[in-house]
Amino acid sequence: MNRSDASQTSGRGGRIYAVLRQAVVDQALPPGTKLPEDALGAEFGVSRTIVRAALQRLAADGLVEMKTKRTATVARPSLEEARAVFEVRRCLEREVVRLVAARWSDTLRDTLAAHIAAEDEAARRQDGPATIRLAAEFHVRLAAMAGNKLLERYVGEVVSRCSLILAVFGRPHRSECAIGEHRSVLEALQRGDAAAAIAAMEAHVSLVEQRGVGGESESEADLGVILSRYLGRQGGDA
Amino acid sequence: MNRSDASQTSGRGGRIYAVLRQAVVDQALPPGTKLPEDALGAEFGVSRTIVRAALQRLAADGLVEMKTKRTATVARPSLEEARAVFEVRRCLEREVVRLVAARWSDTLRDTLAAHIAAEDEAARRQDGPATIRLAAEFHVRLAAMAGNKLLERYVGEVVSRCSLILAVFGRPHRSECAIGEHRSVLEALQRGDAAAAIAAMEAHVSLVEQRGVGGESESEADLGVILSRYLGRQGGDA
DNA sequence: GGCCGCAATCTTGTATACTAGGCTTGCTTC
DNA sequence: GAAGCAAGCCTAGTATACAAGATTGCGGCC
Repeated sequence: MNRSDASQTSGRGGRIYAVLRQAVVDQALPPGTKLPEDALGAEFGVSRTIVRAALQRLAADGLVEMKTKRTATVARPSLEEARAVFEVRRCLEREVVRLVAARWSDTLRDTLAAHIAAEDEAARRQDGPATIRLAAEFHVRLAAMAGNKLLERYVGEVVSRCSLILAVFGRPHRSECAIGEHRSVLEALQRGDAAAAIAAMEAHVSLVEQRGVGGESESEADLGVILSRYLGRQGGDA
Repeated sequence: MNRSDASQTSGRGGRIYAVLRQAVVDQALPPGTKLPEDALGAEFGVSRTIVRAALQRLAADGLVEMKTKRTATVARPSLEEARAVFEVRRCLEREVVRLVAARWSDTLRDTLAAHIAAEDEAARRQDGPATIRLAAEFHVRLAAMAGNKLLERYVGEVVSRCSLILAVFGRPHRSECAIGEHRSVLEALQRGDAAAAIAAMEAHVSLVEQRGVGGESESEADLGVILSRYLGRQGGDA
């Protein structure tokens, strides 16, 4: 229980880490955005020491790029990285479903069903950001149900990185996770059909990947997206 | 290629990280060993700032425990953590073998064969530490062949943690990785039998787990090992 | 008119100083 | 004699100071 709580290293640093991470995942901070230590420190009312630690953790998560003597930026995953992340994600989520299926219970079902209901609700409200956030959370919640802290951490990491990847390659904030696909997983689990649940999850992750990284060839996609992004919004401080 | 190089954050810090990590993996620093920032800084000729960053990275890897206001120590994984790590490891290594099988080539075969030969050689020399290190390296090397940086990083992480786990629960420095099991994987790959290769790897990892965490009940094993270790060596600076 | 080089400025990398909080140890009291 | 408590020492948490390297804009040169 302490390794996963490493998220909070120590009060303030953990807060910055959490805020920044959420901002990146929510695409409030687009890839390439500079993250100067001074500015962030001023923003949060702490010294660079703290900010630095948070940035290092984000860099370890693959959400931020830190090259030596260069201002940290929100990471801009390459297509190769994107594929790698999805590959690992498929592998991990398969395992998650396998484990959850093995310890399935009504409590789990209720929790998951409630979550999917919340997703539905957000979608009906047309609340884009909430929909995205809940969709990502679905996977993390499910991972938590597997009862394996490390697996949970890894899933959290890849899910976050997927958000970033979709920010680079995907259409901005499309309904990346079709809620129906989540429900399919739930239903298969409820039927006690582990194989079907695994298949459903695998299909779902692959669909997310296709929706995000699918149709475009690498370099032009990369360049095109970058340019369109730079045209859309340039500097913008918080 | 930059995320995995995050290992070297910046020259000096990376060095300390690497040295400490290797020391932990080699069981030169037994679990529970205190790692005071001052002392390490003096040892390496850097300030606490650098040491701190290295320790934080090690903590993120699960090799070091850092509770607030408390001296960092080499982690002492619980049995629960141990099981979690092995579970994830099985899952990841399965994927590794699957991917390597798909891109198998004579070059890969030669590299792997050479590595196993080196393992043999070390075993014949009765060089315990080298045997252990090469055994762990086998898995990391194989992971590198999968062509997925993230997967490689995760495998490196779980393999390191396994070393630590064996330090706590296993007999000290037994031949944890039977070289024959490595060879079985290689042979299955060479036959082009992906399923067999996966099965061989899975069996291998499970055997490592059993050899390490298998027979004993948690608390007594824990305590016994700790005591024997403390009797063997107490403080000892490097 | 465009390109190259230089300088000013901004940021990071690292050490260190200071603060606050644990741990130890020795004393006191029951 | 043992248990509880208190004071001092030690160590981590954080801010800050300073040095070195990058970035950028300007001016001179071709």
